[in-house]
Amino acid sequence: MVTIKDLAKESCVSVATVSRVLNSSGYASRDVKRRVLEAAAKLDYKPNEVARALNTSRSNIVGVLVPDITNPYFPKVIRGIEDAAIRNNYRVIIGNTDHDAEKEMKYLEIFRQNNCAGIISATWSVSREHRADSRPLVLLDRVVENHISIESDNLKGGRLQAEHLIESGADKVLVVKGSSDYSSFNNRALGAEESLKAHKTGYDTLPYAHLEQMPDEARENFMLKFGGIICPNDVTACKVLKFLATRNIPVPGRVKVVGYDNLDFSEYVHPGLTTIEQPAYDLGSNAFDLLMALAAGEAVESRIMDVKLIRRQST
Amino acid sequence: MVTIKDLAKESCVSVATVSRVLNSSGYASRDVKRRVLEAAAKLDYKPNEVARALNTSRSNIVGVLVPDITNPYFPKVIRGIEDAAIRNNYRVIIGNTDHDAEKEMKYLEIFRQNNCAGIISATWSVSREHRADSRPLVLLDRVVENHISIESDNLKGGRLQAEHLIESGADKVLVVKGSSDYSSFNNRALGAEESLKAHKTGYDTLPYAHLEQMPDEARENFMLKFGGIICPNDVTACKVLKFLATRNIPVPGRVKVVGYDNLDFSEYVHPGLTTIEQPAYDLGSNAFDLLMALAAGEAVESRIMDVKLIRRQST
DNA sequence: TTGTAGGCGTTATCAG
DNA sequence: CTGATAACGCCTACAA
Repeated sequence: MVTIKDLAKESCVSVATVSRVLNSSGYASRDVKRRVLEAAAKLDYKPNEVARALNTSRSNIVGVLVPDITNPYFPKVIRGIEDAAIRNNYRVIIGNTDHDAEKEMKYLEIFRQNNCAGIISATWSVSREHRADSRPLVLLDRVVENHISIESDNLKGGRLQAEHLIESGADKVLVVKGSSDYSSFNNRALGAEESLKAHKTGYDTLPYAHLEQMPDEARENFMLKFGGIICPNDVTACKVLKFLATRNIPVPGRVKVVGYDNLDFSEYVHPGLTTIEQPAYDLGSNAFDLLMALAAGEAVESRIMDVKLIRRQST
Repeated sequence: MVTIKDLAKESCVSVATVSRVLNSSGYASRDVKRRVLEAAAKLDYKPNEVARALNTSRSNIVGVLVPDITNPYFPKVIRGIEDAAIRNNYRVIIGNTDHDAEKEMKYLEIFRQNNCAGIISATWSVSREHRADSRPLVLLDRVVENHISIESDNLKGGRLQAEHLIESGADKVLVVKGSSDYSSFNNRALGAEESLKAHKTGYDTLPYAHLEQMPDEARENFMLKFGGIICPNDVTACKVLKFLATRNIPVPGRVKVVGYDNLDFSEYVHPGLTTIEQPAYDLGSNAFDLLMALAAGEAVESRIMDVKLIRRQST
């Protein structure tokens, strides 16, 4: 491994000087600068990030917490973070928390042990545990008081879901809710319910967990009471479509279904899933930008990104 | 941050001793051991991994290279790696290479700069670039001479695809190939072709890229020459199904389609996709185990994992 | 403008 | 068994 010392020897200056020109901090004469830079190029010097992190007690690693990378919504978000990180010469360590507060704490500890520069979290109890820690934190898809967050416009998304169903002629609507631990799911349902009320359309709200527990027979009867079903995300919507198909209930003829996320595969299911597109990739890259701004001590504000309806065959 | 020094003070011994008992290397009297451990518990001491990595020139981070985490095959693999890593007190940094040798090199450099303990790579040119580097390396889904690798039994998978189609009565079969840069795709096609030949079933082989380029009309005519289509992976299979659906070609009535991977969503497309299941998660966790064995200097051998056919409605 | 020296938190090599 | 002390590679006062 070629170190700053080698460069010093090669260019006949002290390590301090080398460090200075490499970080363009402090003064250095034209000539010295040139010599050092040449030496660096010649020896193909790359600074050791570990040493730097130890010295400055701040690594160029950011920790990212997600419930489960296997959930098809997250890869795009993560890719967005990753790309932004690399552009800024940062690296990303991902932690899967499985909604488990203990795992979450463990990862926070790991991030600390690695002098991580900051944390982006799409998972729940962080805010509480994070109090003791002073590392910059950006919440993703989740808003908590006194924390910077970024999310898509879930209220609007919910409204779009409902309005579209109403326009398509659904008489009565079922709002399937995701876990109420997440503000994003709560807001989607809220937005939908608002619209439904405003349009005086009848509706019922049910957590997906309840729906899933019902025996097939009962579930079918229950669903048939509605002309439209609003799902909290595309994965749920696909499960609903699947169930409807196995029970031979025509979609969109008998029931219309609308999802949320616009995952890649949502256009491949049958029928093609009408859904709300949220900018997953941009959510990620923006989260990273926010984190950097925070870390730089800039005044930053939470951000909400726009969503839009994607019409397909399920409605 | 509480350091080894604080523990030393707290338990009235030297830092050297503290380090020894914490790493259970070297001797320490019962009493000293107790005191140090108690102090560590009391102060909630966590070793700084950066300092450790600098000192030992080996971090507990492993680098993972994938073409694109957004490709739905990889999240499971990565999750497998991640879980195994955490169990062993390691962390994972992921790099998306987009099949770009330059990005790949850049990540390799980054891994080096971080004193990474080893590398797991599911991408192509690594083996070449890696020669200069002595870090342990495990290749995933890709075999290269003189490197440890892990993959699923692609030959068998290809055979299963073909045999199933033959059994289902396909007269003539189209073998759609993935990028020939990947040994996994090559082997799948090879396995299929072997079977087809053995059963004296007519077939044609075509890279998916070619198929994609054909104008719709020509593509339809071309496809209609076959009773069965073998795809290199589920994503491709879904695209094929989609095309067939838009051209109103009945599946499996007119053409049967079989995929490869058994992605989560493959059961939600219409018709449900018959496919080959490969153990993505286990591939990942086994890759990590191999890497650790390599790093420990143990004699390890490349590994091939079993696959199986999943029957659904597309055949 | 440049060099010396101290320190980031650990581990490891010596003596004692 | 235990304690100084020197690294690991880099940055940064402080001197010169």
